[in-house]
This record gives sequence, C-alpha cells and structure tokens, in this order.
Amino acid sequence: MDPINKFRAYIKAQGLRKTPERETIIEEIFSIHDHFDVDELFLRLRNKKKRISKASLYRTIPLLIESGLIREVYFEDGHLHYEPIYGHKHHCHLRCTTCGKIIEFTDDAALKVQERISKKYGFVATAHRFELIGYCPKCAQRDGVQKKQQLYKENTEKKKQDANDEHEKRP
Amino acid sequence: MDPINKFRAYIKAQGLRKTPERETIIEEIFSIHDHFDVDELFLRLRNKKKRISKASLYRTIPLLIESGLIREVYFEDGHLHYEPIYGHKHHCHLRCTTCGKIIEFTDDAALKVQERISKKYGFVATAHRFELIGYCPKCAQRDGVQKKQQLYKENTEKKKQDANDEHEKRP
DNA sequence: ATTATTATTGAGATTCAATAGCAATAATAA
DNA sequence: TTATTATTGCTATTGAATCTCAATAATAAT
Ligand SMILES: [Zn+2]
Ligand SMILES: [Zn+2]
Ligand SMILES: [Zn+2]
Ligand SMILES: [Zn+2]
Repeated sequence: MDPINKFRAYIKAQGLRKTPERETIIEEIFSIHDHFDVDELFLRLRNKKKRISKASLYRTIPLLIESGLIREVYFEDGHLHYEPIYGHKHHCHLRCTTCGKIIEFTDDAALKVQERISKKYGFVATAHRFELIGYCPKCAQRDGVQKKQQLYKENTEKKKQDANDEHEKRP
Repeated sequence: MDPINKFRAYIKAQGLRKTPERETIIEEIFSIHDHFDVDELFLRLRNKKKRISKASLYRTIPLLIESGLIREVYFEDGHLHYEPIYGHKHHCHLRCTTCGKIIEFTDDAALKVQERISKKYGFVATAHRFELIGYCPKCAQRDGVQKKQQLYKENTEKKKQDANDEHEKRP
C-alpha cells in the first residue's frame, strides 16, 4: 500500500475526516524523500501555491507519526526535524558537527545490539536511534577552527534559503 | 583530575573568571550522577539555599559541554536534558515510551559499528548516540492502552514534583 | 438533495525553553 | 587601592510548538 492510502486508512480507522489539507501534506512529504522541518515543509507548499497553515502542519504531523509514516529526528539545531519512514529502508545518521551535513547509513549490527540488549534487560524494543557524531570527510581535512561556526551556520541555513530563493523566483 | 579542577583549568585556559556561581553549579551537577534538566538543577540549588539565576545556568552549561564535562541528551519531552560524562563510563539509553523510564546500558558492539561505519564513509566519529525505544519490563506486561498517556505524564513529572516537595518541606 | 452534526481549518493568542540586553556587581590585574 | 571588564541577575525577547475560537466544510442522517 502506498503512503497516501496507508494514511487514508489510518484516518478512517480513527474516525477522522479526509481533508484536502491532509492529502496535500502527505503527498508533499512523500515527494521529498529527505529530512525536513515544519518551516521547510511550509515553504515547499507555498511554492506550489498550497496555502496550508502551520497550525495544520503541526496538527497533522502527530497523525503521520502515529500511523507509522514518518518519524522525528534530532539534529541538535534547536527544533524538530522529520523524515518519511514508511516504504523507506531503516537507516541511521552520521552528523558532521562542523558543517551540519547528514550522511545516512544502514547496518545490521545495530539491530543485533538492539536484540541482545533488549533481551538482557527484559526490554521490548520497537525501534532504535543510532547516530555517529564527528567530522565529514570534507571537514575532517580542514583545520580552520574559526571557520567552523560560520560553515555550520551557512550549511544549516542553506536548505531554507534555497526554498526562499525559489519562492522569490516565481512570485 | 576531578571534574571541578578540570572545569577550573578550562575556565583559566579560556581567560574566563572563577566565580562562586560556576563553582556551585559544577559541584551540584557532579553530585547528581544522573540526568537532569535546567529546572531540576535550579530547584536542587534552591533547596540548598544556593540562589543562582537560571540565566547563569543557561550560560554555564555550554561551558561544561565545551570542556567535555557534560553532554546533552534527548528524551523527546520537548526540552533539553543533560548528564555528566567526565569520569563516567560512556553508556547508551533504553527509553520506555509508556512511562518515560530511562535504563542505561553499555555495549562494546556499538563502538565497533562506529569504527566500521566511520571507515566506510571517511567520517571521523568522535562520539555516538545509541538509543533503544520501546517498553520497559513493567510496561511491557501491562495492556491498558488508555493508561499509557497518564502514566507517562506522571512519571516525567515525578522528579520535578519530588524536588518541589522537598523544597516545600524546608521553607 | 437537504439538513444536521461536528471535525477541521486558519488566524491569532499563548506557552515555555532558551537567548539577549543592560545596569549593578565583583573578579582579576595594574 | 584602583582600574578594567567579565559576570551576574533581572527583564525583555525570541521562536518553536500548542491552544483558542469562530468560520468552514466533511460526513451522516433525513
Ligand atoms: Zn562537514
Ligand atoms: Zn535520515
Ligand atoms: Zn515503562
Ligand atoms: Zn545516561
């Protein structure tokens, strides 16, 4: 089942209503195939002339999480990010503390640790988060410590800026 | 070197000043040996008649992180938590989504994954975060789904309530 | 199809953790 | 002891996330 129908099924099962806003949001998110935050999602929708309030985005996201379509991800930049998981292979993240770059990786060993530790503590694990923190190949070679802060700012604001630029281009 | 002297050394190396507030904060944190958030730390200090403003707590925490004494931890309850790491063995967390309970565990396999994946991607990892999410032994046996929300609220507010109670006891 | 019921929306108000500004204070050096 | 200036505490501000509420629109009932 595709994500949109999966969501429709959840909506129906919960006795909620199928609305154009919800349909638009799930469509947009599953056309991204990447991490996003509420601001980015909002701008993307605006670029497509879809005027959905942030309140609705904030209200829809918990439904998408509850229905197993997306999950929260933490990147330590002060606010929440999300990513599609339904139909996407589970992965973990490498995060560069210098430039903020995120690299995804998959590894079966993490799952084995999950199973072993769960058994050891009588814990029933339903998921895990495994994140490696350090320097991406590019930043590992640099040594300009003063530039690190600036680089990080530039990179984390890039996506948002891009979205803005695109929006300005087509007013 | 103990954490307090480690911190003093950092302060001096940075050309900062040794103040009673900073001394009190580091002392209190390293007497906790547990996760804490700013509110809890503030209340603990107040209980000991140490009136340090939250602004100073918020200003000191980055210094403690920079000097490698504590680290941020994420528990998905909307604000940041911290824990001492200097002199503490590295560990990862099991987090119960029902009651909010945190169980700590150590595992060498996680470190091996870190090394292998780092090599694979040319990444220089300096740390990792590995978290297992699911149900603690107690909650795994329960089935009352309606009670889950309530239980979670109760437990996450318990520590804060305890601190408050103690404070009320000795006015 | 029409009407009734009520979930949902959007806009603005509100919350709260975290940060920033500023005058008074106090730690260091001269 | 004095001068310099980092630090403190208070208050104001920010910004993500939530809440309120009247208007709207999706569904069910007629
Ligand atoms: Zn990088
Ligand atoms: Zn990802
Ligand atoms: Zn539990
Ligand atoms: Zn811990």
